[in-house]
Amino acid sequence: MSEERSLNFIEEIIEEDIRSGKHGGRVHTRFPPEPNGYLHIGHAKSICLNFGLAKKYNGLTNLRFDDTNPEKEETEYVDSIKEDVRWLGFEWANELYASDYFEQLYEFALKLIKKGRAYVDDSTAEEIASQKGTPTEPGTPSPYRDRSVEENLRLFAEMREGKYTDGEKVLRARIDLASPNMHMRDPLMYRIRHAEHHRTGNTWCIYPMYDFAHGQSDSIERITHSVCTLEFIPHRALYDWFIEELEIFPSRQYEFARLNMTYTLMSKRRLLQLVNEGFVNGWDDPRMPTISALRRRGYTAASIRDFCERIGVAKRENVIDVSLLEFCVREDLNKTAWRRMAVLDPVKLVITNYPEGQHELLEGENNPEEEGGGGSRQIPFSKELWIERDDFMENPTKKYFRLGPGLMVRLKHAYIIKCEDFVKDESGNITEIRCTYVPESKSGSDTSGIHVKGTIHWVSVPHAAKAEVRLYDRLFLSEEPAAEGRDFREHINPESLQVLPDVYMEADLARAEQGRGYQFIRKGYFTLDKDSKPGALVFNRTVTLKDTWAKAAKKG
RNA sequence: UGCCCGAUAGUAUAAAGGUAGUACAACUGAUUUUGGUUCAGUUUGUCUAGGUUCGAAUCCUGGUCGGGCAACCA
Repeated sequence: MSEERSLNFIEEIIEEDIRSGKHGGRVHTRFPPEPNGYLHIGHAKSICLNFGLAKKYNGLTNLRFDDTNPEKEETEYVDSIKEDVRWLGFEWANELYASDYFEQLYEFALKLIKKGRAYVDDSTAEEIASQKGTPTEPGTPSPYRDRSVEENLRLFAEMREGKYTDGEKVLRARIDLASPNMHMRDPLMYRIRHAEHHRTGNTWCIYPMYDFAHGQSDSIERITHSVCTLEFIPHRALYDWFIEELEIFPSRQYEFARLNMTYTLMSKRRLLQLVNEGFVNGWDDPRMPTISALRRRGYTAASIRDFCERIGVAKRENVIDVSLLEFCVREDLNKTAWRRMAVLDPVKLVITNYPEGQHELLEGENNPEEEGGGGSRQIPFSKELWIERDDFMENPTKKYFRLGPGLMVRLKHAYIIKCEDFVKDESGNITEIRCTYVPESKSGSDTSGIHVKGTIHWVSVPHAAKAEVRLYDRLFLSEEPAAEGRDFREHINPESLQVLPDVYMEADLARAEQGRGYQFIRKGYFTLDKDSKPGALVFNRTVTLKDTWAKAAKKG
């Protein structure tokens, strides 16, 4: 069937399950975010995995919000999560919430109490912690561990009724205080929280813990393959224990290694810190690794899906080189982005032998990668142009292919020019470059016979549109800003955002559409920012072009 | 010190006892009206010690190294 013979370990498990007829060959996964923050590229890996698995094996995927902690969860996050999953190109079978199951979960708890498998504990958090023992020493029983079923039933009902304050009592599973797996030492099932929940409001004052909600939710939804990250491995024994004791649908949990990426952070807690402490301007600041930030920056959904495909799925801890993500977006944008010219750091160039007041329209294809150039646009040309300041060198080095005194270069889509002279101000800055052009070298009908090594981009001075351009670089200077013993705040790149307020570009760009990628020739991929307004254009740089010249120049 | 997971080029990921391959990165060169793209090529790898086997990255045993686990978070 599958041509690409190599499967990841989860696909192998699923194919084996299908072969053996488990669940009648049915595959049903879920993506279970907690709505307490925005989704990041690490979640994209999980989304692509869960939805991708279901798609590949003709199954379904639920979107389930794991909302069992009313103090951290908000509707704003629910909305952003839905938007991000959709944008990535996935369709969920059902939109569900763990809070939908609160009543059912309560019934499950009752069942365990009646079986003598759960008890109400009056111990404080500190007492319970010390009762757990240590990895090498067994725990000790709580003095309340052997309450009667009747008493437990009454107390638990009273907990629900609101008779107790936060922390006064908890419901615990009665398992094994000597288990080498700490999670099996009578874990908490319910705690009291007199807090308003984003969906259930004040209906409840007791809330189930993750371990007493997640597996049961999977089971209620008849999830066949519950895929999560490595840190939940020790929870699996508990996951299975509850399912067995409750005698409910046997969902199974499988764990893979979460995504880590160089030069960024991947923990919601730290990302929240970046937002709250003002290191970035919100969750969708284009320097963030969140899906919303990547989208705003100009990353395409296709490129993120491709990235998730390429990084693979395994159990080994990994740190992916961010250059792979950049490669993926360049590869996608190279095929789809319209080429335009924009001069980021302008210096004036005057063509002395071009008639004053004359201008003409030249043609430039939208995308040379597309068949037939993907259509074209007209580019106004005139006597005065803006060119890039670093496309001129007063004393050019031997391998410099651009402009310098006496040197010739091609103006993209236009003519070959020769630098005759240049003007400097008192402080030695070049203020104007004076050239002559070769009339018979016009792009497309060049009869000059002249061959030049370099081609530069330009914008006609009287026709230029002006825009603000935001250049983004990695947020951190260190490959692993959150590595052990580090305060990531000390590794922030002070130059991660560079704002260019006055960039000249082709007037055509005034009609740029949001969500579309543009390649500013020789400069990189850009996209219109949401801050942009007619007459006050704002572009974000998605990623630079690969620049082997800059690399070579840096080396000397 | 208990339990659990893992270990293949710089980074990831394949090879289900039979030629260690692929991608990114790096480096050469060719092409190019983007120092982009494309194309061709190069460099670099099975943690370790034993064992089983005609044959081990793969199976077994010991070790080493890395990570996780003792929240009324998920």
